[in-house]
Amino acid sequence: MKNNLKIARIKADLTQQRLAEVVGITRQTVSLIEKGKYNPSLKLCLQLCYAVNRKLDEIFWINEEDFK
Amino acid sequence: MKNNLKIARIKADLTQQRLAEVVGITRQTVSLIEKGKYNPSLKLCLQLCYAVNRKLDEIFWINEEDFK
DNA sequence: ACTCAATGTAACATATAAGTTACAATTTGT
DNA sequence: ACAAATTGTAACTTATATGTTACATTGAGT
Repeated sequence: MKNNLKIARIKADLTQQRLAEVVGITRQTVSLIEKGKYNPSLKLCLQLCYAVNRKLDEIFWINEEDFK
Repeated sequence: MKNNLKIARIKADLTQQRLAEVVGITRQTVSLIEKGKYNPSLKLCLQLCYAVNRKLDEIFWINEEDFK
């Protein structure tokens, strides 16, 4: 699950810790999502988008091997 | 979790059953997502979009003020 | 009215997202 | 080089998305 969250977060001048607080999750979850190591829920994706002021398609996509 | 999946599915001329088969999930899961009764994973959202030939924001975006 | 395909929903089981705690590694500033 | 902030990640627990089976409801066609 590749994504642009890290870049958008940094542009929004937020640390993982701060983003996690805003969204109400843990820092570890932010880290794992940024690293593409898991598959967040739609609700969480939307909250992350609101926090970094982006839309879903700007942040999240799927690459071919994930479709397999 | 409100969304536009049902409309897009019908425009794509797919039944819930057929869409479920394409995406590799059960008919029941499609039904529950269309009814907004749960919170699908990002990967599933992307697969559903791919199947009905739409983008994430067209099907699953919710404005922050509507997000309760 | 009848039939059949399509859809809505339970109860329960399973897989996995996400939390908790903890510690290591990396980056940044001085 | 050092210290502090930030980030990566592991083991374990908990919450919930999704599957399975089953049955009820709705809608279109005859």
